[in-house]
Amino acid sequence: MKQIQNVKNYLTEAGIKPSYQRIKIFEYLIENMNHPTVDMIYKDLVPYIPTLSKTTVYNTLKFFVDKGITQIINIEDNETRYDADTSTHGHFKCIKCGNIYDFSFDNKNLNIKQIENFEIKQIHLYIKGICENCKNKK
Amino acid sequence: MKQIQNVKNYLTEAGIKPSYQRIKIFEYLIENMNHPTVDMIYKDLVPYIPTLSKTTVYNTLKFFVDKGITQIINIEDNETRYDADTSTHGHFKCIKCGNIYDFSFDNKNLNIKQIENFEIKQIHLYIKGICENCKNKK
DNA sequence: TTTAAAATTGTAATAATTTCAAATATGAAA
DNA sequence: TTTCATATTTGAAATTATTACAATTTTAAA
Ligand SMILES: [Mn+2]
Ligand SMILES: [Mn+2]
Ligand SMILES: [Zn+2]
Ligand SMILES: [Zn+2]
Repeated sequence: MKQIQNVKNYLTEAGIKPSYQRIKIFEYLIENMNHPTVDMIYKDLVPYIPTLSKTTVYNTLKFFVDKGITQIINIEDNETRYDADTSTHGHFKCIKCGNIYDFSFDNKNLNIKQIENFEIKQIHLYIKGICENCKNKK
Repeated sequence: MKQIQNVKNYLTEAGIKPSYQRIKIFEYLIENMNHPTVDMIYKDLVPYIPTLSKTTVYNTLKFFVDKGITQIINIEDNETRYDADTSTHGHFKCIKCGNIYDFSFDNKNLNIKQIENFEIKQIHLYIKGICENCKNKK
């Protein structure tokens, strides 16, 4: 994903007033590209922002998604994850260690048949299996 | 997906004792390929099986998934859906009408670099957009 | 400084799912 | 066929994720 040099400017350009909480949450997303859940974000940030409310994390992420600077990753039911990289890319979840890996793919040669005349807005490709690390551990 | 002539046999072959509830729930899945939620299944079946418990629907679906005759569809956070077609195929959700369409795709030539040595168990491709029907309604 | 709007917060409400123990059904052995 | 162990189903309670909402705080313009 493209580098973001100044979070404050980046938020402003996206039409988001850069409040302290919003900056911290977005910084968290780009520093922790491991696709965190709301709970992970809240637990990690609240030591630094003692007044932080979990509702603010929910509100802020929803706002980010609406404004197009964050995408939701639904690779597993029970856990909604967030990704500041909104480009079309795939996610691999290792069923052993739980890590989620990004990967790129060509959506040109998917050769999709039945939905040719449909208007595509978002493509999500999720793959589950065993990562190289875990495979070698045996 | 391949035709299932006899649900009782199909369950048995999958290592599932074909109880009344299990047969009805699986029949529902193959008759309603619209990827229903637990709630849809429960609400539609309880008039015919008045003693049915929602816990049974949860238990049974989890069992089906473990035994490999049902897959979970996570195209939207907030709603876990189920699909008796366990073959690798894609799902398109229309953001206007909410319908979910099946489609096929080639997973051979995805050209994935980053996860070449990973062991792939499942591939889920989710696309969101506007279906042909809704596009023409304008 | 005053003031209105925007953002944040905390609590309560809602919804989805899981846990668990009791009740029921099933099927083999006696 | 009765008995008994096991598997399945059930319903209630507990847990977890998320949303609604009103009160408080912050922001920035007048
Ligand atoms: Mn990603
Ligand atoms: Mn399907
Ligand atoms: Zn792993
Ligand atoms: Zn539609």
